[in-house]
Amino acid sequence: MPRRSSGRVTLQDIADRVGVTKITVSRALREPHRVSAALRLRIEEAIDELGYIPNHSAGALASGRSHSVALLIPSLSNSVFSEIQRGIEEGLRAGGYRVLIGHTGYSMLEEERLIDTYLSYGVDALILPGTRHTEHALRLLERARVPVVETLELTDTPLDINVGLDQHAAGVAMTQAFLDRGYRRLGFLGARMDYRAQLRMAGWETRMKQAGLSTERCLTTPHPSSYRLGGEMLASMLERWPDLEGIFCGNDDLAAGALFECQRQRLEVPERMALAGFNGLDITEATTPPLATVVTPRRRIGDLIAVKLRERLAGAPLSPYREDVGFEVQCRGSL
Amino acid sequence: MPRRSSGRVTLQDIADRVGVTKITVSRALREPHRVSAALRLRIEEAIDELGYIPNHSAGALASGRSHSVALLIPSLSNSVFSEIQRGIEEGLRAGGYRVLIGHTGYSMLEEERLIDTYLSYGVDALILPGTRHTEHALRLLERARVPVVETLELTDTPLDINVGLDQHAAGVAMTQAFLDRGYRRLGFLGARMDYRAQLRMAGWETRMKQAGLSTERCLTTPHPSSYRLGGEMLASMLERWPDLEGIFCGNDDLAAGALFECQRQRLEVPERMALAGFNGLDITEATTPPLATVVTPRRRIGDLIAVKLRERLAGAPLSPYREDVGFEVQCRGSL
DNA sequence: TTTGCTGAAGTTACCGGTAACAAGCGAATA
DNA sequence: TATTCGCTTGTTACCGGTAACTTCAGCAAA
Repeated sequence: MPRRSSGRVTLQDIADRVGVTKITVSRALREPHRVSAALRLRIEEAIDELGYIPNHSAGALASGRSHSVALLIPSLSNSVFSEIQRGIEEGLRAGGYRVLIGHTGYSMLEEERLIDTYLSYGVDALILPGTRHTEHALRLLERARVPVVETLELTDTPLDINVGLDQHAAGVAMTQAFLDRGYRRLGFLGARMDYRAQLRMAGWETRMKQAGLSTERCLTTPHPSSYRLGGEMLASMLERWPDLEGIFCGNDDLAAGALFECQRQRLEVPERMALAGFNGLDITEATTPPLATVVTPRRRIGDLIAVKLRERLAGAPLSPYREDVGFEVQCRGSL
Repeated sequence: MPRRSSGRVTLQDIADRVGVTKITVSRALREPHRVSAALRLRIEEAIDELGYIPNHSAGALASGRSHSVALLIPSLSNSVFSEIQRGIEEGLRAGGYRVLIGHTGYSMLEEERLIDTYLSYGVDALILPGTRHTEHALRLLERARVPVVETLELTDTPLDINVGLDQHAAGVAMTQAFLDRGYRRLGFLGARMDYRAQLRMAGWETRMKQAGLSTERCLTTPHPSSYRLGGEMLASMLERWPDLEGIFCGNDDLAAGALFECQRQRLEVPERMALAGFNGLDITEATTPPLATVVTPRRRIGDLIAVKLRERLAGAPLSPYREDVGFEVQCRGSL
């Protein structure tokens, strides 16, 4: 009776049962073709019978590879990330990798903590939202010598792999759509105001100034975005600037909330008030009228990340890679 | 030069630097009070200087504890789960545990796979959505001898800890609210139709039959729920049963989609069509009119799970525990 | 002075796998 | 017939920590 064994079934138990050594059982699991068919069968039977579950920690420790990848996302309640996540997960699962999800709550400090945690889990790669990280996080990443993906935004100086879109340009493009339709007294509504939201707003400002229009009709809050907030903020703006003709909302939640508030106040959309959101969530197609928005190719981002990461994990050289997946302005009924 | 070392900084490196053995460094990290203050300080300096990151696999292997808990959720895009998740995460983090998230896509088979995976990761506990599991999953859980939480639903035969609410009773209660307001020709709209959705629908049927009313006005689909689907399904129902007075939707997404469709068709809500959803998501308060719904105490579920789990992990005996967190019918403007 | 105790650090063995190399053996080749 | 090759299985050492027990110094009590 060993002193400290956990009582669980181990490779050795299987090996004893079959009458081989544990390395052979290990092979039967990882490289089946290297074990004779008959033996493999007996091993599989024993595994089934005894209910063996591999100890991932032991395997990771011995091999130095964990076959898992960490995906950090800013928010679990924001469905923007779920499609990206799906693409990544499906793409990586096919390569035998598991995806571990962590959520940063839009905090760089929490991101840093998670990077630390997941590096100690020995993940084979890290996928991070955004391109800005704390000093300490950068040091951790550098030392870890592990593939890193930065996504959602674009940067000229990617750490490694960068797949995203130009948030500023998207802000400009949506503003352009307003201008094309003759709207002039435009406002901007933003919540949370993480770096990407700031870029979108900057895009709006840029285009407005370029057109010689005022950018004073602008309201932002550090609070998380929500439908309710969109409504409340629209109401505040209308009180302060009753002459508003249209509002570009930093994301779809706010835009939908704003639409609901317009309905409450019986303001015709888009005749009395034009609205647009950002991201192209499901809800923008469903409302009455449907909401104008900037559709981001989130599924494609996820797929691309998976492909690139698998290349890197399979041994492709570590040369920085940057891909702009673009965006699409869709005007729909609210603009 | 060792043959296979990973090149990363290890406890031994720190120990060498400070001039002690690695067990002392290990203690300085896990049980600081057992190491003299002066030495502790030097160790901390060395850790900082060399950039040591503990190897979680090695620790888990040696100690048999991973300090992590797996949380399986059916869907990442459904914000129903994000509040539960938040409660669990905050509650467990305080106890030094990390939460690993897996998503089942409402599939019992995928749940089984994830249970297997996370057991091989050596999680100290598992949190599962629902109370129904595959045979194989049950065997895995039994053998693992690890605390298990089943949530969202209630069961008379919990595996271990069960925190949830009576979905059938909630369906009955919402139906009752329709009846109280004089609606009689009621329909039910359901998507995905996982087990909990079925229970809610059964609640509707039960109450309707009890009142001697027809349950034929019922439309369900196995597809995932979405706003768009809610609108489409409402349109189908209206075509087939133009005399409909109200619809109980199996969840808030469908209800919101149905509301948008009513707006499109210029049907007054609730005068011409009463609507209700389920869960009490943010959006139900924001729409015009706000949507009636059954509010489920999701944050409380998460908090409770964390509390109970920490007790169990701290050594509380394994006696089955069951807690009904209840629900609240809120009628709001759409009913 | 001796004994016992306490706190701090060390020794040893072990967790459960995998890498790298070695060995055995029958079939194919020279 | 001897050599080589390929396939299968085994041996050994090691991954990076932690549990449990041991040692040792310093000090209080006897």
